[in-house]
Amino acid sequence: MAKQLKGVVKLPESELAVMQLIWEMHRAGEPTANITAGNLMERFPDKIGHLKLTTVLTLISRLIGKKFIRAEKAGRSYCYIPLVGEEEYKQMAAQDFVKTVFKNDTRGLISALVTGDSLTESDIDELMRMLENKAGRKE
Amino acid sequence: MAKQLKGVVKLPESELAVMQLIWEMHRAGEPTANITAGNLMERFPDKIGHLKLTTVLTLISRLIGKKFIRAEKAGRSYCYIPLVGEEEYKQMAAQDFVKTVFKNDTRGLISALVTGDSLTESDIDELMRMLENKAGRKE
DNA sequence: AACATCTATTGACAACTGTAGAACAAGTGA
DNA sequence: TCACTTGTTCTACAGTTGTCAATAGATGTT
Repeated sequence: MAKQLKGVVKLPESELAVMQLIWEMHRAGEPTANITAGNLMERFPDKIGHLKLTTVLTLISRLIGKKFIRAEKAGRSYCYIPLVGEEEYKQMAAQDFVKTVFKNDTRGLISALVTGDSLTESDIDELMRMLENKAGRKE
Repeated sequence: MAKQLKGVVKLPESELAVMQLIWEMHRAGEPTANITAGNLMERFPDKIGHLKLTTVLTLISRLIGKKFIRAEKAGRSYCYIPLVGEEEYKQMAAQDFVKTVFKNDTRGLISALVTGDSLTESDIDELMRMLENKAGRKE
């Protein structure tokens, strides 16, 4: 049986890595035309500098195939425009993760995250405010 | 370049599904000897009932290869014993997820989870207690 | 012993991932 | 115009994952 002809959800790590850079340049308000494969590599050597340009282009073409971005001719080359938003994706991915790994035990996951350290005082404050808010809105 | 010679981290979904059932039977205090492929299928038809026995056995053998479980001769067949704990795994997976998808923005992830609903009043209470505790222990 | 049952091991195969060489297309400076 | 540079597409290939069929091993049954 075929694996999944579904509406595409999770991106494999390497594609996600590239996608994140595209989102990042967009967020940074870069002129759309600047978002080319070469620029991505130049801008984020620490993230994808270890890959060959053709590799990055392969990943990009797979992202296009999955409808995560589209290419637009821009002068001598193409620039890439996100079709799926970063927040939207993260939200989906989080739901998927909590479902498959934590069997929908959202609380368990949050608890694991909190336990696993890495939260600052102000993160904690912020989260408590968020929870209070949520609790309030509920009843 | 090889993908990962690391200390084994993420399991693919199908293997994880089986692993979760093994953990579950253990947690339920089943006699170890009962944890056989056939029993797993019988016990959790909704989870892996759609797979053929050989498929489940393939997944099991991959889990053995990855050192997530070990097989022990038990009468006519084998039973499988977890070598990696469920909590331990979930903790790792959560760390990995927050890192790759949320670029270590733990707060962002928690916030996405909280926003994405599915938390009950008591979950919220519990989490707030947890955070308070965490905050307290910090200073 | 021979058979019916389970269980387990092997081999397979297609789709998906990670990574890249080769070849091609389109400007660019000489 | 022509070689050169840069960006793109094609092809490739090994390793992973999802699923099994075929086959072999072990046990209980007749």
